Amino acid sequence: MQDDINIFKACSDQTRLRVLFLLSKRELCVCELVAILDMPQGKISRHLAILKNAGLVTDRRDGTWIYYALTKPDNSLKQRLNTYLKHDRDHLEQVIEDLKHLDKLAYAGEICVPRPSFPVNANN
Amino acid sequence: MQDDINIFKACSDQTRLRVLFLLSKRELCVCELVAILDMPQGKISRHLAILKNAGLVTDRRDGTWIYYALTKPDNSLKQRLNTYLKHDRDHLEQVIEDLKHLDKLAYAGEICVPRPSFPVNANN
DNA sequence: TTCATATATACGTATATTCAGATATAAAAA
DNA sequence: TTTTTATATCTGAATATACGTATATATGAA
Repeated sequence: MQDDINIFKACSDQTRLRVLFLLSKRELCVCELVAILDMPQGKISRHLAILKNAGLVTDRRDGTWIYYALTKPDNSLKQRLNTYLKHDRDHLEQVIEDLKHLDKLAYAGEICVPRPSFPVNANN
Repeated sequence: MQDDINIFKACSDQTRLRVLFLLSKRELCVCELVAILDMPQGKISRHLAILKNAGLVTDRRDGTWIYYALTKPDNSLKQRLNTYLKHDRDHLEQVIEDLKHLDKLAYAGEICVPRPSFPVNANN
């Protein structure tokens, strides 16, 4: 039960919910999230740590970059949450805005230092 | 988006989540919740007000009693939340306990002052 | 009206959460 | 090694949340 509460808590913050909606499209590194959400890096990192602690996201390091992605849902609540993210992201004004921003970045590739392995979207 | 955040916030508290799971079975008056959860009445009322404010429950008065019930879900998130409540209530230890307690009360009918219209479960 | 029961709310306090800003760590480049 | 870039974490202040206790309101009965 406490696990579920932690998941609900993790979703109870606008910044974290926006992050989750963005990650429902594809994995993103911290600097991309910082650019899209236009927030201090420390703030994004803190929220990502909370999401990770709740088991909603995982991270993987690729050189200097650390990419965050939604975890594969391993229980009922996470499963339903992911479905919600994919379904409702096209209906919430703020999320639509963020996703537009994400698309622009994906094509320009001007976040951080561009490099060969820079993710050019296998969007979801 | 703020509506969704309020829903997540409402679910982020153990007491409120337990109330939601109980209400997923059938509507309950405050005194029944007080008896099942064994908490001060003021505390239950406060949490019910938060759930109501988030649009997750409605209340109806029947004499002195006020019955709370889950609202009919009018959006994607509430729909998924209700499904979660019905599905996971049989898998969470604490909830299983609470539901056992609810069944006992339902048959004994000894909460508050028993009366003809005392709800003898059309359980869900 | 007065009393008893059911429910809601206000108040003060303790705890938790969030934030900005500063600092620390880690990897890659020079 | 030194520098730069990306990320994580710490600190203190501001805000939000939850709780117990006390009180207020509403209904029905006497």
